[in-house]
Amino acid sequence: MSSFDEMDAFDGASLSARAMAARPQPYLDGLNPAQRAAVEQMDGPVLMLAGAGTGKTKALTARIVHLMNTGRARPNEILAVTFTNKAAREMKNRVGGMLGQQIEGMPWLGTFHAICVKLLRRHAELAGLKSNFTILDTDDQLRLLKQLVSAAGIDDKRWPARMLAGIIDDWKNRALTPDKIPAADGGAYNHKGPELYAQYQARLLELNATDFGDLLLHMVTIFQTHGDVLSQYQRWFKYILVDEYQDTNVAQYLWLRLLASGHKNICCVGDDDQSIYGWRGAEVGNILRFETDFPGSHVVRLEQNYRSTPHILGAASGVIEGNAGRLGKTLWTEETDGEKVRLIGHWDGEEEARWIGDEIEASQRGTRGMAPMSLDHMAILVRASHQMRAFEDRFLTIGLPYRVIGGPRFYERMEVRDAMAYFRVVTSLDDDLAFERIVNTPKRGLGNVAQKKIQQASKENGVNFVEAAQIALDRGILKNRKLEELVNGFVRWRQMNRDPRYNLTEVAETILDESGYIDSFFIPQTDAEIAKGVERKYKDTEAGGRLENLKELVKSLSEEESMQGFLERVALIMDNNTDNSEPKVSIMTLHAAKGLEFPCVFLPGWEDGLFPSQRSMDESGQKGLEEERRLAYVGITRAEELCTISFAANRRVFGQWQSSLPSRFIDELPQEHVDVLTPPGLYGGGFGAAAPQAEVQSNLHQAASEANVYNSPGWRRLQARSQQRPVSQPAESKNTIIDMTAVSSFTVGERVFHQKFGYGAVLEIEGDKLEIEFEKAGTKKVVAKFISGVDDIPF
DNA sequence: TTCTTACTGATTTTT
DNA sequence: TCAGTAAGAA
Repeated sequence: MSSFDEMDAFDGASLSARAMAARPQPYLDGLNPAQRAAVEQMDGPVLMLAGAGTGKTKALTARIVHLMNTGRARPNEILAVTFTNKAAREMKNRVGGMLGQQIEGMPWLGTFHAICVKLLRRHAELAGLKSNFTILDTDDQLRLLKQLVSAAGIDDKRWPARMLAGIIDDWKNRALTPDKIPAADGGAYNHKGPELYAQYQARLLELNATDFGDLLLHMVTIFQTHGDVLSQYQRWFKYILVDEYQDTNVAQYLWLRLLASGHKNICCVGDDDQSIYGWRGAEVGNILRFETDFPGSHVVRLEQNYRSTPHILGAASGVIEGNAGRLGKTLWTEETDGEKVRLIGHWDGEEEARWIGDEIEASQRGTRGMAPMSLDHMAILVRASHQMRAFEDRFLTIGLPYRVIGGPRFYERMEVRDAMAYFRVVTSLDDDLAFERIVNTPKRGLGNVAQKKIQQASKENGVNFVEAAQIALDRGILKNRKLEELVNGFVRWRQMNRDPRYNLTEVAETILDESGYIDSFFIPQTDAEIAKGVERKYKDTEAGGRLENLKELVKSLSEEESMQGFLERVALIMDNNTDNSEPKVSIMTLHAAKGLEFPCVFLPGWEDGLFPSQRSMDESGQKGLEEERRLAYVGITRAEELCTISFAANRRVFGQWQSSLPSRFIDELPQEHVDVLTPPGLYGGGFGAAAPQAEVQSNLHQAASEANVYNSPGWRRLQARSQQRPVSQPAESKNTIIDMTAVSSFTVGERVFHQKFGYGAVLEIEGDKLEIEFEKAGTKKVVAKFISGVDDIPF
């Protein structure tokens, strides 16, 4: 395409552009000079280097509005990509808000994956697919790979399928199709990796299916091999915007570069210092190379921070300066006040959790002249999810409401996936993977042997598994009443699904009920019990929650147009709805915290080996360490007002006591921004001269006296800096007070249920605290508030 | 086929 | 420690 075409196209729009330019531009008013520059530099490549808390979403949305408002592009000619649905949604809302009216929407604002699905459905045949292809979840993917691995006669024990899945994923992230695997990777997975990858891809095409990686990979391949298709989109997308550019992998990078290579109007927003997904294929190099990749680009730095106090910024900057090869930014703020970052060492992990719990309760009440702070404004950010446990245990016992962010997502839960597999077969009988998943769920007495027979019948007759099962039953190859019922069920449910007299909720309820899936969560009853109307009992502690999730799933169907549309949408949306019923402290990993902010942040577990993670350093060396350091930077910059870093000298790791040294990142915190707090147990306020440290610690704990943190150079450095200021120690923590006035509604011996620990019997009652012997979790003391009698568990 | 018991091995996870 | 799996028993 010649540049004249471009000119013509632009000339055609210029009249309206001039008219549009006269429109008011209130969205520019609230921008600082840097943000404004990023918005107004519309032509050519722009790299917006946006430090933490510098208002990049604001600038990004203003840019979109500006493009439309000046008539440069219509909403459907702007391609705006994000990584998460959440970010996409927020951007959509903010653009709508800025425009003041709801325009026809932006069809091409979404995640990489959502946009690729849309494109791939249009051009599926170019990838050997039909446009109604299904998107496999990770379970399906793994099941498929396991079949291939065992067919290849590989010992799944030495070479787990999970590992192969990881390798293939990695190749896809690097935009490598099976024919392009470099020789250096040939040895992967016992030299069978490339071959199995090819088989896997072939099998996916047979199934008319893709996995997540394919969505991008197929589109990159199509763009590379079909110039006509590519140029069509190059012309259509007049402007491209990319959020979190530092997190793009090779495939995404290629995809973007192909689309932008025509007009080169691409604006990438990101922060090299916040690149924390290298292990998932993200290439910091993409953002570092931007100016070389896109010659003539404008680089705009957003450095004014609107989030944190100067001390917090100073501490974060001090740490990140340890990294080499940064693009370099200096965050600053107009704020002048604020507390220093607090640093405290603890004896062990439990003490750390106890101390943080106490601090949270104190802040909630309001201490040291500070106003009371809502629990919603506090967060604990950990390196690895197993660290959450100590906090959950502690908060459960003191009755502090918390929420865990991240963790297993709603649509990844076993029961939700099972239910969806039923729905998938109902929508498409050809979905063999879905059928395979639920054919013996609930148990129908169909083991390996029976399933092999169905597969064989399928192959011989060239039909899907459902039909194959029917054939096998007809010919007496298989004898199984329950399988008959299932096959007949699918016929019935499909009719029901097509019948306009039924709504989706009814269809879904019928499927889950008639398939026996719901029943499988209850203990089977005898006829006599049913006759007497005895209430059904849950099979295990999880059953209640699982049924609750299914109810939620069915409910969400009521807003859907069709079952197919629902499945389509859900495959790409893996959101977790967090409940906001009451204020709660948030607990999450540092990774999950990216993009969030809280007035008060706790960063526990800053010990070498844990953070920075030993494994990360072993596997990726200097690169790994730098990514860990960026993680530290992300953590600190989440805090608005108060940031508390802590570490423990001893920690139970896999059941063994282990001592460790304070994180090397602690030494990188600039002294002038840090207050070193003295742990209450060690030098307790008012004890006078502290006892010799070695003695104190051996009194506290004997187990780990050999490797003594308190004699370590790291600790001594800390002491030298310490101002020995007494810790704000809450006068009393809740757990020591027993409210004897509270009349317990429970009786000793009563069977009760607890969200986390499951079923148990009350041993003792002390006011509002109960000592309970749990069937699975042992004996624990828990606040009565978290306990319910077995009969009033909500279904 | 399915339930039980012994063993192993263990970050981070936007879609 | 504990969850998730793999081989044995009913």
